[in-house]
Amino acid sequence: MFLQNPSKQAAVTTADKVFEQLQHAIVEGDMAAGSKISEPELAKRYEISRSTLREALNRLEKCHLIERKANVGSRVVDCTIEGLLELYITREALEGMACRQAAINMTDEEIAYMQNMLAKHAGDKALQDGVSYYQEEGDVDFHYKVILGSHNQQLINLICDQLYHLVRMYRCQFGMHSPRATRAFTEHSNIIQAICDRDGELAELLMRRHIAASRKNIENKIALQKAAQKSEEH
Amino acid sequence: MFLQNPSKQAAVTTADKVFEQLQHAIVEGDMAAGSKISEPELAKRYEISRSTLREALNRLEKCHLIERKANVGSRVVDCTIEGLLELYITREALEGMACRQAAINMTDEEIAYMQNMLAKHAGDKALQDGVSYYQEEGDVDFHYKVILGSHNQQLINLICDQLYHLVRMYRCQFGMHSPRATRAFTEHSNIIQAICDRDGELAELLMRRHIAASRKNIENKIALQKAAQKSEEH
DNA sequence: TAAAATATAATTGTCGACAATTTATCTTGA
DNA sequence: TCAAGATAAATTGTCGACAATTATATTTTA
Repeated sequence: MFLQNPSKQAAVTTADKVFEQLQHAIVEGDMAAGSKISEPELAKRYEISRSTLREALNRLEKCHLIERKANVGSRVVDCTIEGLLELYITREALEGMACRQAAINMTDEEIAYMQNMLAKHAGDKALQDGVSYYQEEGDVDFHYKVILGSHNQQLINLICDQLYHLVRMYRCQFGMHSPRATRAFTEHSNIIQAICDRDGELAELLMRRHIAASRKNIENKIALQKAAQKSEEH
Repeated sequence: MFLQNPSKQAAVTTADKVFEQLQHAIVEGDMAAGSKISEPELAKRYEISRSTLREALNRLEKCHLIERKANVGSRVVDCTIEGLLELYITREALEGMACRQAAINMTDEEIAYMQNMLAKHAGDKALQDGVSYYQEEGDVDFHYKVILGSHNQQLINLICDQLYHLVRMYRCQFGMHSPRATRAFTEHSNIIQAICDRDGELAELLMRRHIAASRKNIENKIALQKAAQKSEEH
């Protein structure tokens, strides 16, 4: 199959499995953002030793889902507006470049595969209904595959193996399924077209605008919220 | 003092200290790139238990200096041309954006500090002699401080705490102190000027060109090498 | 009463040993 | 002689216990 992540290998060790479980728990908010992590408690809950738990915690730290301080302990990272905006800025830089590289390095087969995927999404009932499926699963999937298309292992590692868990966490915790679905679909189509035309410069530009649009969408919401708050005070 | 990395805290635990020692050993090539790491052997050499060694190894993995495979072990990452070029691409994306953010977020004091730093470098005897000091220490320092100037913790973490160890490794192993010193100084000056003018777009453009120039420099060298090799075969 | 100092409890860091898996060596058979 | 399989050695993963540090509760003192 095309555009699979080669660096992602099946979880064989128990530390791996616990890592995946904890990852889901954090992303979906079952472990509250910002909350303290008790090693003895978690180890008991998952019925493993503290050593293997710490191994799992190290992996969580690698993808920025927890933070550790020496002799003090770990906390689940917290979800702040500032953090979300910083994440968007970072994505704009990395995914923009990944998209440019994809226009250079993707094979014709991979491009055809992407076009097929989009066509399937276009016919998807969920999209026509404006339901959240496309926005949630499909969007992540689209971005994920473009990044893999860069054929740049460094970029793939940084984004797919590290940042994207945080991205999903913010999506879950902030309940982001805005009504940008159909618009996002159009933007995705244009991006693939630029890649198909092997126009790296345009591909990067479109991807950056696409991500920046989401960021500005959030910024506007925040601004409105603040304005409403202020008028309430008076 | 201005533009210090807040996330970098002193090494308190022994795992921290061993991590720093191993980091230096890898960056400077005392531990050969691509070589296998024997946990029992290293633990004995540093006179620590395997547990704390593994803690140190986890940190090395976080900054991409070693790679681990389950049930097999760790290897020092190897330095390949492809890896170096991928690193440049990634830096172009991240540092370009960091530079744009720096133009937005740096304080006037921080900008003045950078200008002072450059002025000091300008008067530096080493630079006038075209010696490597500026290229090695000064260049890393300049880029480092611009990134800190972005005031974006996500970018700072990714670049300063992760990528830059790899950057230094490649510099050491490939012995990179090309005669771009005076030219690099001019480019740095222009970047600071754009930041001073609060021109984020130009700042990003200049930083990307600055990094791309280094990459193309390498690519040219490689091309020449390959050509020479080919003519030798005939 | 409030603040500082002390004592206690809990948590994290480190250690050595055992289990599971992989790698190397040796044996066997065609 | 070479390949395949079995055996032995070495390496990594996991465990429970102890040491060092931090957080909490208690006592003391102004």
